[in-house]
Amino acid sequence: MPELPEVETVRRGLEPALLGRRFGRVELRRSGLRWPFPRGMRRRLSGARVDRLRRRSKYLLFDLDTGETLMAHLGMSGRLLLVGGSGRRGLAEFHRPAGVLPAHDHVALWLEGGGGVVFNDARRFGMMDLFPSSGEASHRLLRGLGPEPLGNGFHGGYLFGRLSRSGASVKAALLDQRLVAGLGNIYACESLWRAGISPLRVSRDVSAGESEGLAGAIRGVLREAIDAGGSSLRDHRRADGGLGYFQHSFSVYGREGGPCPRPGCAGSVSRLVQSGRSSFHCPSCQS
DNA sequence: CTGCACGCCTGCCCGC
DNA sequence: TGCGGGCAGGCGTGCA
Repeated sequence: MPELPEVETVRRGLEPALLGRRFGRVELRRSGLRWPFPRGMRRRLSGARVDRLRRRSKYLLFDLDTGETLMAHLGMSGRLLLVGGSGRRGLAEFHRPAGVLPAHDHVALWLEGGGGVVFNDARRFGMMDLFPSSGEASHRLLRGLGPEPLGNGFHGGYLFGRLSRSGASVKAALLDQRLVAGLGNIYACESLWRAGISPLRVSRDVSAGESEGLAGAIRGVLREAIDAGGSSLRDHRRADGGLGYFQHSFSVYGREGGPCPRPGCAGSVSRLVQSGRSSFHCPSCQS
């Protein structure tokens, strides 16, 4: 589910509740998610203080006072939820209706002094890792990532340079995390619509001017989505359990057959499949 | 090297 | 209602 805006929304929700706090009891209800949890994760987290909570691409990074960094990725359906309680009675102790233990609560990080964070992930495509903070630059999942789209390293000139060396479709290029980090299917579709570029265009045929427009569209749609708390289609929840609402602002994603919202465009939104993913676009105003 | 299909898992929605 | 099929926001692997 979650793309950059959803992960950033979760980060902003967790940050005030976690900074300066120490993990107490750590509950693991299974031995891993997409991959096994690292050796000794429970012991290495217990007693650790959270000094910083960062986001890189779609990864959340908790810098701990133990010199290690806890990494979490939400996969397609993962949630990190703040919960109340002391943790003494474990995951059954919740501010949730009727005391029912929700399915798919795989990890609970209880905090000293009360409250905690639960990792819930129905599809289990999410992951958690724990590694020495000094090794971040060489982490296998982080080292190849492209620039942050909202950072200084991402701009029209950079994008043009990368696109001009690629024979892939521009849609596939935007989903390539080595080119730019954090875009997923929704925001790739929305960005291309904003820029008026067809998802089928060959990357190397995108001009410098179009690249400038596309970079601006990417930044704009991501900023607006973050401001809206992300998009809640099915699974995304903020850390407090609330919904994002950027899904109401989609121009093309999931709107097949509907009118193109661009002023003066009489086209309608259509869907095509590229490398197995739906590309929603307007054939009239995206070329 | 690139680009693509596939698998991982469950839930949900649609049509019959 | 029940059931099968298709679909879903990600990402690493393996193959051509």
